[in-house]
Amino acid sequence: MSEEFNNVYEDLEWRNAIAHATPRAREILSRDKITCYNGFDPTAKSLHVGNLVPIMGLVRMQRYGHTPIVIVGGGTGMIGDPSGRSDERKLLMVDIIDENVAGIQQQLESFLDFTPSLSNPAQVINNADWLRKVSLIEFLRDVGKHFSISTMLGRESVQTRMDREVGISFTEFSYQLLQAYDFLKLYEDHNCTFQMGGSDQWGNILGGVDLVRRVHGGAVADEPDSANREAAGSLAQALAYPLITTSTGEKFGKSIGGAPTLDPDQTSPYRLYQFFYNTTDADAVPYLKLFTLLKKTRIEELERAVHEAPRERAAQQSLAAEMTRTVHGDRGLEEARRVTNALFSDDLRKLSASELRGAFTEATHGTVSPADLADGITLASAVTVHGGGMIASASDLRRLVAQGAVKINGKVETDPLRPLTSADFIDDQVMVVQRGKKSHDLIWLETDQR
RNA sequence: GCAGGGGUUGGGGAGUGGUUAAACCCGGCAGACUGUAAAUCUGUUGCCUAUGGCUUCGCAGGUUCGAAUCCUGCCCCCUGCACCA
Repeated sequence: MSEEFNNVYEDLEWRNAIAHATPRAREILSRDKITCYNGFDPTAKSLHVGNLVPIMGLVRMQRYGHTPIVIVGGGTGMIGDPSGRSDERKLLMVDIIDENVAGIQQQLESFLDFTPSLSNPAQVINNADWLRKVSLIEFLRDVGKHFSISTMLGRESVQTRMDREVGISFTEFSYQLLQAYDFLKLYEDHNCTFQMGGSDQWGNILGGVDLVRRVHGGAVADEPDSANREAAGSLAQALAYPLITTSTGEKFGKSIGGAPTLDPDQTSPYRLYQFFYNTTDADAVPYLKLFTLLKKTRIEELERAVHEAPRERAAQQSLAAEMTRTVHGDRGLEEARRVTNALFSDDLRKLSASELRGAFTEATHGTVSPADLADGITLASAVTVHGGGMIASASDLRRLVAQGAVKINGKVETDPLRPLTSADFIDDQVMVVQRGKKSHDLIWLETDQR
């Protein structure tokens, strides 16, 4: 597929996308065309930038001819993974989970190729299909039998929780069995032999690998060097991605209002573009490797650019453009660039009211009625009382104005108590409230016919 | 259940009758520099109709001119011991 690497493993390796892998993962990925899977938790109805590494992992697998399966955890989502959590997770309602599963499925379609006529079409499978149906007795006999309590108790995710006051419920404790069962099911029904996931999942992932090997390979935990063990060793493989952090050690994805999602209604293409555009120099190349499909030669070119002409920000621009295009398409990228140009030249009048509406899906929105205007509503009141939380309080606004941080429609504001007029609204419809350099919110003027 | 310790502004953590909207650190927000970066520096970080006023220190009540600071009751948390195994 690619002229640069012999197989996915090498590709992923070069991208620093492998934190752990089973011993024979490289060998098998380079020799066979396999079916692999990655699970996603349906805790929200949209995926977010933190999911990009696993998504791109599947995309790369598919490009090298392997068959990707996405498991959405409609069943496991009802239990909750204790990994990385200090508290018992609250259980989600079934219908919310199902809704989230549908949303995630749709988003994945812009990454993976689901065309059924392909030799390796991607597919989405909901583990609720079996988890909600399996009987307790059957589960305990077929799955539980293969797990040792002491191993399960040894898990770090379990340990940390047991050390705390809150403890861990049996329900969450069982999570590792359910995840392992997924792998077993996929192995049996879809000939899936390879699991991928984040390094925080590595323990759970190995649980699945082990289960498959025991059930189908006759491997026994107590005889690690037996012939059975050796034969079983080729049955199931796995790989884990590293936890992505910024160069300053923060968890990737942190930004105003949390991690940007891949849903244009929650995070506009503009915001996603900006998120990646603002990547610091030290992170730009690592991110290009992890998140984009750009070729090695191209990335190396950009790497040089970062060193030689950092102020051009060629790497950040490519990163932002690539990501915006893969998530939101050419039109999304187009929009993101147009809005960026207008906003960072303070020439907001270049944008129409409807463009602003599309550009700021995630911004705070407020509304003011013509009657309010007639009453001489002040800027402070519009922005706080009617602003839906864009600025916390009049005091806050006062401080920001004093620091010269507030712009209305691109012009620095000096008087927070001045009454508004219809001239403050672009196209007589919308006012852009800018707080600092990068944060924009909108106030709409309600039309008479509502 | 008994004995100790503790609950302070986003987090950590000072403060034990007035000069305390409450030190300090972190975090947040903004400004400067630069490259819409990082680092650094600066300002700011309860609310308001703002040279003043109001509301905050687990909850409720009380003492006092005056309380986060003292008293009473209640709630919650931690640490020992006991009970239970």
